[in-house]
Amino acid sequence: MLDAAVDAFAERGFGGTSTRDVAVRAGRSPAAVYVHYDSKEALLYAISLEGHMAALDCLKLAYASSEDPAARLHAMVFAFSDWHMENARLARVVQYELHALSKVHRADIVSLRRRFHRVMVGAVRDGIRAGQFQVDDVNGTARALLSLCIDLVRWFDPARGRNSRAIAQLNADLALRMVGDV
Amino acid sequence: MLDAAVDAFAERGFGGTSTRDVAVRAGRSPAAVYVHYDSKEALLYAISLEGHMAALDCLKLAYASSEDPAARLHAMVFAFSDWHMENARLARVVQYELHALSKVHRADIVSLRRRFHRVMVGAVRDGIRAGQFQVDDVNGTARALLSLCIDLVRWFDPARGRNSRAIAQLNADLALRMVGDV
DNA sequence: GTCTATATGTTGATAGAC
DNA sequence: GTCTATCAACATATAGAC
Repeated sequence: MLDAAVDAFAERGFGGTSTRDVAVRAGRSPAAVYVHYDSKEALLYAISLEGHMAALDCLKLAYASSEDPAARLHAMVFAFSDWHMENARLARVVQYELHALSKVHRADIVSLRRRFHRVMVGAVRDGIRAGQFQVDDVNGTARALLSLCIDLVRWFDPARGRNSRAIAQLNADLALRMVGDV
Repeated sequence: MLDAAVDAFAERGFGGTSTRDVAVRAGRSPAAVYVHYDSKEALLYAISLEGHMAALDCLKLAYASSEDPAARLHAMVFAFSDWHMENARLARVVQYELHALSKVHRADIVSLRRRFHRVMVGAVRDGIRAGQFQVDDVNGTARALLSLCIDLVRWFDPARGRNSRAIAQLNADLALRMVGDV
């Protein structure tokens, strides 16, 4: 059911998807949605929460994968780019459907999202402290690094068989240039 | 009426917006929408077409603003970033609601979109030819440069009064690093 | 061109049988 | 938990008066 909703929301947007679309994709009756979820919005919240936690885990894991600032940042941008391509439909819902959440649920998710920024800022600061990165605007640069990864969900289509490894590799290489890695 | 639709689509998405929402925002009756547009989708197409042409003009103008590859690329990324912030709501509809267009209209817009890529590829090649840029993957790098600008529409909110000039400046500076400007 | 009124289908969500 | 059946509200779009 969750999978069906992810597919539908990613394809048509939350507003463009009916609970019937979701149910039909899951091979169930329209009423079956409401056995597990109180509302269409609750379904989106469940997806958004799961997706954000998975993406955050991915980013943190990459952060912890190395002690060297350059290798660390490279790993983070590679992994985060890769996650957005390997989980393209989920990632799209995660990144584009925040507006459809209730006020309370949105606040929850927004606070989760701040952590992505904090982790990336940490990685950039590590490199500056080690004398390896040359960055003036730490917050802005961290934002740009995340943008590079996140924007993949706008156009990347797994069905078109593009080489996601090569794209992740390029993004990671560009990231090191962006921080003035020396 | 177009303005009202841009606001509504940007805020709730195409699927999440009713023609009544649009009409009410424009201070008209629900039927008034159909005097000028055949359908809700035709309204989106008009917005999308106008938005894409304006954005493309902006990018081409910046391309023509300088002969020096570095200054040219800097101007392009600055202008394109700035456009996405100064026209945040329109830009959001332009970038996120392609999926809601009819097959024919979408094909129209997609062919327009290829031009953005071509212009950016041209700018990168100019710098390589002049010996100023060091880039292996021209297509991928051009894609990443556009990503940096486009992803602004996901989070930038004009109402929050952030310094859009500083953000455009940072993006432009990062762009020169990404192409290995020497 | 604008409106009111309305046709016709779809929507989110519920009731109650099995 | 799943279904069928259904409700009340809402959707897109049209008709016809002014």
